[in-house]
Amino acid sequence: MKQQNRVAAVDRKPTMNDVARLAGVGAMTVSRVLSGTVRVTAETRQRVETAIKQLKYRPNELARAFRGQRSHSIGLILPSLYDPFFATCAHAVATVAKERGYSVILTMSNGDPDTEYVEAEHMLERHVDGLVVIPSIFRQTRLTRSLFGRTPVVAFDRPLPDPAFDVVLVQNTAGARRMVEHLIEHGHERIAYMGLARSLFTINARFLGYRRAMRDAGLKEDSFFGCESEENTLRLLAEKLKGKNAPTAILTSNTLATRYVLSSIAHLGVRVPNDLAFAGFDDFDLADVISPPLTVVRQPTQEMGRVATNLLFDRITRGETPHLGSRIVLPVEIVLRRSCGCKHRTPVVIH
Amino acid sequence: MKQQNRVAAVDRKPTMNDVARLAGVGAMTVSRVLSGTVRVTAETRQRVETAIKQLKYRPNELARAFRGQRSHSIGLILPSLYDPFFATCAHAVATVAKERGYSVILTMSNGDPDTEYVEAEHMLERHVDGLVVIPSIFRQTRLTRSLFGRTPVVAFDRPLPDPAFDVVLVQNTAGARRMVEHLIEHGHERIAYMGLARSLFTINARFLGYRRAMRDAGLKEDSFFGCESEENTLRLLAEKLKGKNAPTAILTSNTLATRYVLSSIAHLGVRVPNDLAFAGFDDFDLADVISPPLTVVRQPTQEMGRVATNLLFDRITRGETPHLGSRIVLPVEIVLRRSCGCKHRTPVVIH
DNA sequence: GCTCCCCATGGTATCGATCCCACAAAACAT
DNA sequence: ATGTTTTGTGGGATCGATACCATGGGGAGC
Repeated sequence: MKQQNRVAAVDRKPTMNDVARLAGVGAMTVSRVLSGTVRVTAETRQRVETAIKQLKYRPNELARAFRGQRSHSIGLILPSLYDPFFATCAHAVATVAKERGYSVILTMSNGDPDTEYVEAEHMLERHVDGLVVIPSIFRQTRLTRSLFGRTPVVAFDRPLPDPAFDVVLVQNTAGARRMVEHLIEHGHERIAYMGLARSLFTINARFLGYRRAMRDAGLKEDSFFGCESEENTLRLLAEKLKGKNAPTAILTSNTLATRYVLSSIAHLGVRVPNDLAFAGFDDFDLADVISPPLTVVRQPTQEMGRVATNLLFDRITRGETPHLGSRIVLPVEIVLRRSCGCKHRTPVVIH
Repeated sequence: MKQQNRVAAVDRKPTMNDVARLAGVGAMTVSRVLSGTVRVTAETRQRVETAIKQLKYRPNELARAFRGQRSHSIGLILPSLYDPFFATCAHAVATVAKERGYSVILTMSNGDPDTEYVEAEHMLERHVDGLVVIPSIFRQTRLTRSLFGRTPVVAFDRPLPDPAFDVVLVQNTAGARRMVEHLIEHGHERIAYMGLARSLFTINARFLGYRRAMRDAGLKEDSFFGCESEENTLRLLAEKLKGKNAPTAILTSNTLATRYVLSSIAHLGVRVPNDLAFAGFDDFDLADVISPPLTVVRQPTQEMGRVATNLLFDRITRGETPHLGSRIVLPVEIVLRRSCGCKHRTPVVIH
């Protein structure tokens, strides 16, 4: 008998029944000791705990999740982890989940609607208790509320077409608008917008902020949507800077555009902010180290991830999936460094 | 009956038995159609597939994993996703896992050995089929081979003390050494090393490469280990540059140190590479955009993640956990841009 | 035409933990 | 002293999919 036990301990993982047998109690008692929800005699608890240690017993979360219809895990779908912005979001999500004792199942859509759909299905097969998603493309995503049944889903950074989803966003439009207004305050009148194609919600929203600020100020709009590659950006910028009416200031749509524009600026030997003022959307790690330090719209990246995940846990614990989702929009900050023409020695932050 | 079915479809997720009943077959047949391992009549398969579609049936991966003793998931433990280097690693791991049809359970240790240990235990409770880990601190980690039983574990970027673990690393020492040699080729004799405390394996290995290169060249070592904060770095650098024997070139230990050193250099108004040549360890996204473009040792970050994960899947599918783990060391590249004093218009890569 | 075998399919037990119910003993009330 | 409640504990069914074994029908071979 003893030997059998030893063999069992080596060959397969010990189960609750093994513990119960060794402690001389029923399996239910072991379960109760573990969950701690029901009173158990001090002596019995002691015996069970000794047996657990002796066998190095570890509860099988798989069995527990299966039986309890609760996986204690949430899914996280995002386009990529290669982009530090998304990675920061993921960090926040994982941190909140850990605080709640939940696991995070991670997967990437590469921004592709079909991949996104397939991965969402995988998540459902794994019976995640909820899902946090940075959706792919607004017009093309195949994620609908009905796909998920009762499983709560929170979208963040970008919305989903179906208004039944909860969504957490930042003030893309207002942020871009405020940034342009600041450039105007510096006396600029020919302000160009350089960004990616407008198919992404955030990119488009930022462009709209630019457009409104320009219109409201009675200025002529001057926008490029081709910053998908370094060559393209360089060509566009070189061409535009040649003309009589060359822009005196530039706003970019995101860090990728910022990167390409910065690189082009270096190639062309343009001096910032003297020849050309610069403002970017989305802060990044080296923005205040490079010279000149970059003026940017800063998104509350981590907070967005935290808020989205907390909202998800609200839905999970309350067990409700409302017909109309919440829409939370977080404020952005304008971080004034030097590329816009400001002279501060240290950054000034406008809320 | 029909109504019962409809109610069932709404109230709870349809099970394999529901499908079997609707298709007029046994549950096993449905299972066989799904797994596709055993022959099933075309007509039966058709009926089952129709029923699956009609009920919108989705297999319960939780039950499957539980029954099959295989969770089809791997765990990923790393210090943080806030660092783009780790995020890139995670991207690679998740990509390989997806190719194999596996899920990734993600968790962060924050570089804390105790958190790391607890999270490893959670992974085991979840019965992951294997684990990929970027360990916390070599001397303090509590991860031992015996903790994991038969579950394969691959460490990467940093090793674990227990040689039974598989590990995938990069040539930290050789890379740093080669970089220093390059600076020496530029004619530098007073080359300083600026980095973090040496408790991290990679940081220490890079320092050793620096030390060896200096010794072999008969030069005097000049190293700082206090680049944990911006203020500290600025103070250290300012002090060192004042002296008669101020360094003419600097090598940093990693991107964090690079960041602080760069920032300090900007504060002090030092010109790179004229006043001071610069070389960093670890490439990053903007390294070739800032001016001057940075000369760095480039790690095969994505490949390291891929190799580690593929090795893990080897262990998983073979079902063996050898007494002595593999040790794979990947080559690094020297990317010569302009901060070291090179004049190339475009980067030159040395393998 | 008969036997034998193979193939498609179904029944049943099982994975490990938990929920519901039952039951015994102790504590309390009358 | 007897009935009633409380409390601790155990037994059995169960979650959904799959492995093993059983079985019936049809085709091949003599």
